[in-house]
Amino acid sequence: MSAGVVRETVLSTLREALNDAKAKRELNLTIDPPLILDVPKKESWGDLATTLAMNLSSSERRAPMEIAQIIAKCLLPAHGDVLERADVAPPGFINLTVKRNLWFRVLTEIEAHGSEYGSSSLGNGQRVLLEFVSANPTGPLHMGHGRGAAVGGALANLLRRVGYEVDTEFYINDAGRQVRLMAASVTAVQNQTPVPEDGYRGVYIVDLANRLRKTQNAGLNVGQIGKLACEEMLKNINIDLQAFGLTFDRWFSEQKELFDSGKVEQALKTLKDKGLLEERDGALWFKSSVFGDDKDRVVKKQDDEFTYLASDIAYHRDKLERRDKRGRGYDLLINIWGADHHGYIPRMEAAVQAFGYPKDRLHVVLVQIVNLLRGGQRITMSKRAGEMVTLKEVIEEVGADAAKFIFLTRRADSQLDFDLELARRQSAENPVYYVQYAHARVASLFRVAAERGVPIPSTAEVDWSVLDSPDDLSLIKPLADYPSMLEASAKALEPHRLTYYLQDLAGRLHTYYYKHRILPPVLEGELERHDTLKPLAAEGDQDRKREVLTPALTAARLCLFRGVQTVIRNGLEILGVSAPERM
RNA sequence: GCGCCCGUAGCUCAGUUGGAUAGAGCAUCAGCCUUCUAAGCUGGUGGUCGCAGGUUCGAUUCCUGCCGGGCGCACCA
Repeated sequence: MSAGVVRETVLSTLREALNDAKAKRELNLTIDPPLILDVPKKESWGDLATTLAMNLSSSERRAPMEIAQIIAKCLLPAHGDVLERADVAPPGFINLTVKRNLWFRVLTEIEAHGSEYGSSSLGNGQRVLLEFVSANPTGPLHMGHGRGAAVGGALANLLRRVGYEVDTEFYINDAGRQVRLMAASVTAVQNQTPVPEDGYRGVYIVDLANRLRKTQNAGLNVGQIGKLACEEMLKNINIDLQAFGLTFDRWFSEQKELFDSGKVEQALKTLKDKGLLEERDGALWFKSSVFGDDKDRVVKKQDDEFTYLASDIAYHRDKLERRDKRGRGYDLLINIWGADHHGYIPRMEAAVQAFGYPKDRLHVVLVQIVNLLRGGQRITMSKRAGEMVTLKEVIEEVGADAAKFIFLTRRADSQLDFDLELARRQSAENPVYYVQYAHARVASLFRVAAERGVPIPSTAEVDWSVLDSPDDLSLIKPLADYPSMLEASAKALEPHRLTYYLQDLAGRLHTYYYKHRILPPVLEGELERHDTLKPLAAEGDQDRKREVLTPALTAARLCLFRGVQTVIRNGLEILGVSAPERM
């Protein structure tokens, strides 16, 4: 049931209808067409739609409308328990209206699977290494890292949910120039000498210098000081990440696991053996242009130092190479990078291919910059002067939930305006609370139900026939769509789709809640008063038939709300956002 | 100059891999608390999907060329 009960059921019905049509020789069906069910743009057209007939028209050499008629004809009679109607609309759509009873099975499904609802086997247990944040240990995490962290965390949860085996990893860039620079900066502060021109500044360096005070005059060399400084910075980074609700499965040290282990040398040797390494102008070049990169890239400089690319080549090889070759054997690599690194992708893909893997074993998700605002005013940041708004400060001001959710309100690849004042505001303008409030509202409803002694039913004892309004279906349909939405979102590596989905679902719940009463009133006559007091401008019919709230209706609506609550909770969990019981 | 990303309502952005009469939030205007939580709901206004071609039954989506914005083009990371 990876795409959800309704879709799976309709799909198999559709499949049978096609077989039927083929058996009766009404269609040739020389090829297996992919069966895709869309949600029609207009609700009145039906519940699900397929463009199958239009896609078949060229291979069948017939008009789409004719094919649609044939399929619709085969679809209906034999499967009256699944479909209510199968309509054909020009230029060849087949609109399907599902039997009402089928929808309610979604609620049974949700009840049965609970926090697992939405899971699927799309990933087939493939092992994924998701590498993200990977901030240089030379400074605190800032907003950009926060966005990467939010996207990465959500992506990890999302991929796990649809059947991938995911390991998350923080790559520690602890070898090379910038670490030496940090050591020099720290030492300079300690000795009250000027910080090097391109060194690091800011309060955190002073702070770091003080914490490392005991190392002063201890006769340590630059490398040792750098190592200690890195460790300190990583400690802080880890604390910030934990405050953000994120833990990594592994922290991978460039120095230790790539250089000290000799894997950089080995990787380069392999490239050399394959003739993909070349000495030119006193430097060593990786012939990445063989695999479509613009030009070749230096891996070892004239001064005998390795470039960043050298260790990155070794790193990606280590992730991909099977265990019997001393690698880790991941099926799929996903890296989350700042968008300003996009020019780096072709050479990384070249590296992957150089070791004999197809380039689609590596996916790079680019995350655009975050513009920090306060009340609509841009907050300017200068990295040079060390004036950065840190992730830590933002979490302290707006909370991890709001920060994460807002980071995920746009696709990763587009720039994001993050308004601190808006993020802190606890109102409708803040989408986090909008969604969380829907969850809390249902929780509250169940609390009140318990207090009043209203029985909490399970789906097995509910008479669904009382849920006979369009409003019921407008709440159930998105629940049925949840699994396929997750799959699509995972396939595209786009967790923001889930954010949009949740906002829509929460909105539907709020609407329903205002339109319909769930629990019986405490006082005699309260319900009548309630109804007369609420003009329904939307419907425009003041003489709308007053609902009679029977115990059966209460039971059914409670189950419906329980289903919505479960899906909101499951979705928020993937985003890494809490689902509060009360607000 | 070359490469990548983007251009959709006043603003910020979605748009289910090419489908039907293009959506949401904010802003704005007009309403709704004697309620199971107003952190909420209802309605209105608002569009040449940057422009011009092309591909086909059909294009916001794919291709080409312009215009406009962002980023990258290191023996930096």
